[in-house]
Amino acid sequence: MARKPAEQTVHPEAIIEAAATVFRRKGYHGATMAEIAAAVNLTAGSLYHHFPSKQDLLIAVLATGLGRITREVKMAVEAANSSPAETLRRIATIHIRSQIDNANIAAAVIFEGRALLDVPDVREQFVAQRDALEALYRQVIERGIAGGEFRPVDVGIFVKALFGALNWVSVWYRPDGRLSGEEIAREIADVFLAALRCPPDRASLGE
Amino acid sequence: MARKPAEQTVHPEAIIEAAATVFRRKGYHGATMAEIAAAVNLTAGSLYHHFPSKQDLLIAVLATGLGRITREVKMAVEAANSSPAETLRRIATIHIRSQIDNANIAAAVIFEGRALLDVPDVREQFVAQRDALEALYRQVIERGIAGGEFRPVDVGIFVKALFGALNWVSVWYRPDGRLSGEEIAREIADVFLAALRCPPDRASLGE
DNA sequence: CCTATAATCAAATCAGGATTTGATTATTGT
DNA sequence: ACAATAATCAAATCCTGATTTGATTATAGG
Repeated sequence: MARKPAEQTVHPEAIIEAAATVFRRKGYHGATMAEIAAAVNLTAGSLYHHFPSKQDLLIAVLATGLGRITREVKMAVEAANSSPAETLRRIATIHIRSQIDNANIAAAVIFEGRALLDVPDVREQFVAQRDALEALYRQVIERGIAGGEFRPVDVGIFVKALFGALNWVSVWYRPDGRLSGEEIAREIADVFLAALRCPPDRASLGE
Repeated sequence: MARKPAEQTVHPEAIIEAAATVFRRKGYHGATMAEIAAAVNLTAGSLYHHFPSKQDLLIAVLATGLGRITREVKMAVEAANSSPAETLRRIATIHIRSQIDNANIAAAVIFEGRALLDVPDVREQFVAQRDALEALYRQVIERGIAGGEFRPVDVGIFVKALFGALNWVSVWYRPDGRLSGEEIAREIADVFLAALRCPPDRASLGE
């Protein structure tokens, strides 16, 4: 009962996915190496042949998640020979699809990033990449405002609100839910695009 | 060096706040009783005179947070002799103010709720209260749609998006930030109210 | 076939941390 | 002032879980 035949060797990606799954359910500190290992049919000790530590496992999960979505969004923004509105709708859809297709890893990015707050090195890296993603959105909004297609909103706040709504999807989405990922993406995109086209209803501020 | 004079006895609220602070920084599993205790000048063992276990401490934190915000929002909804738009703006503002004034507890509600997923009893309670809060929002939106004041959105998705944006505030808000809580609340409320008044920009769905 | 390397496992290490225990001191009501 | 009660602390328990260690077996290259 030693090494499995080549067919069954575990790929790093499988371990990362397994780790993300356990992290999501238990949180970083609550997750055990044994549990992660079991998810890929290994023992705890064997994991150390693939990753040097639990912390590195988390780092890999976060890097994978942020890298994936940033790459996809970036591509869409740069390929954009389309209007800001179309671009925004497209990247929001990509964002949500990514959240849904990689729900475990996405949730880890959102919830477990802070577990690295004490490792300055890694934190910088993480925060930088997160900001880079945010900057992509910011850029699209600003382009739209400059071109007069969007009303002038507070870009900082707007993007935070948008991120909140998008990221939250990975928290509540269920594959067997009422709506498909595409439908969800459309509804949410509708909300934010409408907000960018219409003047605020300051009347509701009260008498 | 035994009991402190009455002046200095710790109130449960102080412990709850301290626990929330540590939970926020380290996560439930990452937090130690010693650390929480130290935050109120106690030793780990002494905490057990106030709360029977770490888990009960978390339960108290969550109950406090959810209870507070639900109470406030509920009051605003029921007192509403005002339009749905005004009501929505008001409760969103209350929600954000609550997130900001109780950032530690609010963050715990958002991030640590899942640590109780395995205690069925408590989970039901928690989920029920969370749903109750969501229902309040839902109710206001539905009223607005019925009255023709809002366009017909998918209420389920809309509320999730709104919650995502509102809850996210406790993640990124910094007291020394560029905008005040009121300004943030107004901007975010503007976004969602605009979305409820304006038809979606389906043109941006592409050619 | 033989050797180096990669992957595994079971079992040991070792530390940290929740919870208990037993003793001690304030406070309060009488 | 006395007894009961509340709050504390320091030190002991005890378990869990990350990481190490040593041995074992498969695979790949020569």
